[in-house]
This record gives sequence, C-alpha cells and structure tokens, in this order.
Amino acid sequence: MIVDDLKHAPLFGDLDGDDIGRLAGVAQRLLRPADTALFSQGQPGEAFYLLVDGSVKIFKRLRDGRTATIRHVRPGEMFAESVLFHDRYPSNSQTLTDCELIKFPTEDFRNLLLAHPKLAVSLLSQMAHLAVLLNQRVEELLLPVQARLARYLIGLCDDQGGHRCTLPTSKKELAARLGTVPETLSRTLDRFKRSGLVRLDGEHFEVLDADKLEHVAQL
Amino acid sequence: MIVDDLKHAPLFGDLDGDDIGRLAGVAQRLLRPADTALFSQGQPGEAFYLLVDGSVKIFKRLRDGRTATIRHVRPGEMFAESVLFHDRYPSNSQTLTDCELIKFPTEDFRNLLLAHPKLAVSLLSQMAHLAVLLNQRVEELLLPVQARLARYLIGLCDDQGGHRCTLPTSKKELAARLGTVPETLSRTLDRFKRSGLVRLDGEHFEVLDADKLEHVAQL
DNA sequence: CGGCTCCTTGAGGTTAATCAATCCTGGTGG
DNA sequence: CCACCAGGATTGATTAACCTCAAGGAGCCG
Repeated sequence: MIVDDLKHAPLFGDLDGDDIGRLAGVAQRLLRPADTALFSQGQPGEAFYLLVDGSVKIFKRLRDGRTATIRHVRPGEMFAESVLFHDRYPSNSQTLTDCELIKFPTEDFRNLLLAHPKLAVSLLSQMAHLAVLLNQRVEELLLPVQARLARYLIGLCDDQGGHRCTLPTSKKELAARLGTVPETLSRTLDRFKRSGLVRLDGEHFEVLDADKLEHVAQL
Repeated sequence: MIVDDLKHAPLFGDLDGDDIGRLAGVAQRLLRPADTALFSQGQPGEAFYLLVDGSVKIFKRLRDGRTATIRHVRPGEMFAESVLFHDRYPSNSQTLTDCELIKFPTEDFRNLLLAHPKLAVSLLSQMAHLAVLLNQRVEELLLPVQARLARYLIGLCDDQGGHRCTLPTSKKELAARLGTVPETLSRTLDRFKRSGLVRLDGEHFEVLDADKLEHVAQL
C-alpha cells in the first residue's frame, strides 16, 4: 500500500521503517483518470505530490491560450515541491494517463522535515535534481527544434535502455513538451526519417544512426 | 566578517548564533575581480557559493561557441547548490563585476545539514525559490523577445522600486540573459522607445507607460 | 592618434509559426 | 459490418520573427 510505494520512491529510499511509517501517516493515496487537473496556477498550495504510476504534465497557460509545458513527470518523481515554501502553486498540472499518486499536505510535511534531518536531506537531493533538469530545459530552448527533438529521443532511449523505444505521449503533447507545434514536429521527424537517423512506425521508433543523432543534438 | 555576512543572508536568517558559528567554521570568504571564472561545467563539484556582493552569471557553452545564460545571480543568493548532490558542476559561472563571495565545501556542508535540520529546511526554501525562478525562465523562453524584455524591465523596476532604473549589465550580457543577440535587443529597445513605452539614456531608463509594457509582457 | 570593444543600423536569409486542406484512425450507432 | 464522425496527424503555402553578416559610429585606454 502506501508504505510500499514510499519505500520504492527514490526520495525515501534511505529512510528507516519508523520514518516511512510517519510519512505514510500524513500521506494520502490517490487514483486519477487521464486528463484530470490536479491543481491550477494561483491556487493555495495545500499539498505536493509523488507520482507512483502514470504520467503528469506541469505547464503554464500563456495569455493567448497556448500552453507552455514545463516538464513531464515520470513515476518516482515528485512535483509541486515548491509549495512547501510558497503559498500558491506556480503552475498547472494535469494527468496525461490514468495515474496513481501520493499526496502530502504541506503543513504536516513541514513538521516532519524539522524533526527528521535525513528526510530533509533526501528532499534536498531531489530538489537539486530538479534544478539540474530545469537548467537543461532552459539550455534546450535556446537550441533549434531538431536539436531538442534529438535530445528528447536520445533521453528516451537511455531511459528505456536500447535503441528501440516507444513514445510515451501523443505527438501533440510531445510537440508542446518540446516547445513547438505538431506541424513542425511532424516535419522534423520526417526529416530525420529521410536522413536515415530513425525509423518510425506509429508510436514506436528505432534509432538507426546514434552518432549522427548525437550530432544533431548539438545544434 | 564572515559571520556578519552569513547573518544577513536570507538563507541563514533564522539560524541561531551557534549554527552560524559552525557555518563560518567551514566557510571561506573570497574576493574576485570582474570576468573571473569560478568553476566550469564538468569539473568536480567541491564547493558551492553564496554571493555577498557583485554579480555572477551562470551559463552553458553551446557546441557552436555561443553561450546560454541560465541566470544572473544577485547578492544574497546562492548558486551551484546542486553540487551538494551531484559530483560535477552542471554549468559554468563567471563574475560580471568585482565580487565578494562565500564558499562552502560540499563535504563539510553536507555534514552540517544532517546535524541541523533548520539549516536543511532553510536551504530547501532557497532551492524551492530557485525552482520557481527556473520555471519562469522556461516559460519566458517560449515568448517572443519583446515579451521577455518587457518582463525583464518590469522585474528590474520592482527590485529597484520605482519606474526609473539602471541596467545592471552591459547590453551584450543582457541580450545573452534574454536568450537573444545584441542586434535584436537594440532593435527591440528602439521599438519600445518609438512606441513611447520607455525612455532610455545609456544605461538608465524610465518606464513611461507601465500598462502598455505589462501588455507587451503577455506576448 | 590608432586600436580596442561595444552598440547600433541595414540588408538578406533561415527557422519555425500560422493558416488551410487532407488524410488517418478509433470509436459510435445504426 | 459498415457508415460516419471527431481528433489527431500530416502536408502544403504563406508569413513573421529573429539570426547572420556586414558596416559604421561612439566611447575608452594605450
């Protein structure tokens, strides 16, 4: 149940049984169907989340109706940690698939932090990881679309281990995640295919020339 | 000296005298002239920093020689905190002006964290702040240059309190910080002037029409 | 007075967004 | 089982933003 989920989360990996128990005491397990909003920008930030299974996107709404995807959260990662120290959510979040989540009320968690240094250090480590990831996103957005896509594909292969992978989201979502539009994604993928970089069949793809792809990722 | 600097840093604001003393014990005060590299991407991350006075930029080198500025650090802020949990610096850093800094060896600091929960929570709060800031940067980079510039100017006014401000860096650095090139910055500023949004004289500027500027900032 | 570097201005080219069809594909109801 | 529809995905043509290259001016220090 909750305790098992917590034990397997990287965030809580090196906590002992007692601490895990206390955590489970304040946590709440949630199941949410796809396309459900979890919280919205500007709402009071009463809780943050650990994603156990499924996929969640964090995004901002631009004034003109477009949406800017900040990141996709994957199982084992936390999100909205910043409400531990801010009273409002800075972004929106929405499930992309059916999801299993664990929700931690900020009040309760803050108290635990003070009493359990190991937990705080563990959380710090996660936050540091997030900071590095966001650094990369900033860097990426200064690159042309083809480099962003190449990096994304390479990252996907690393995660799934191997050069044959499957896209975790619709192309529409992927385009948003890359900071572009579906039309451009489609054309860029097509260019990759015609250059012999990848083979693509629906949502499955295979990297044919990793070296050349790596090269495209550098601009 | 060091103790005084630490007391005034927001990060350590609510630590008691003992903790401050212990911190000062592992910290080291540095003075660095302008245009000095502090650390480079990929180097072993043996320390992180608190900026007491001056200005520092954090940036990545793109393969083609361009540089992507991730953020400008201002007095009272920390940087390179992520090396507390990663063994390599993920970016480069360089002073923009003469700087006063305090350097914390990661090893020593990590030990302090475990022993002093309040310090850990304090650091967490800073990291959360950084995460929100990086979120904003990602969002910004999806907006056109004029919106980024407008946001920057508005932010500057908020900090300096009032509608008459002075640019903290050269226009070249500012262009890099905005993710563009000096030519485009020059033209965009010119457009703002001709539209009566701002008045500009060297490095001093004045916001003439805050409403309209706010509007441009939304796309 | 050179020789810098920064800033500005101009012309041209490239990338990628927009607008507009068309083509799939999966789901629904007859 | 098939006709139909809706949303996603593709493709094409056009447009706009912005980078690049090139040149000229302004300030600064030797």
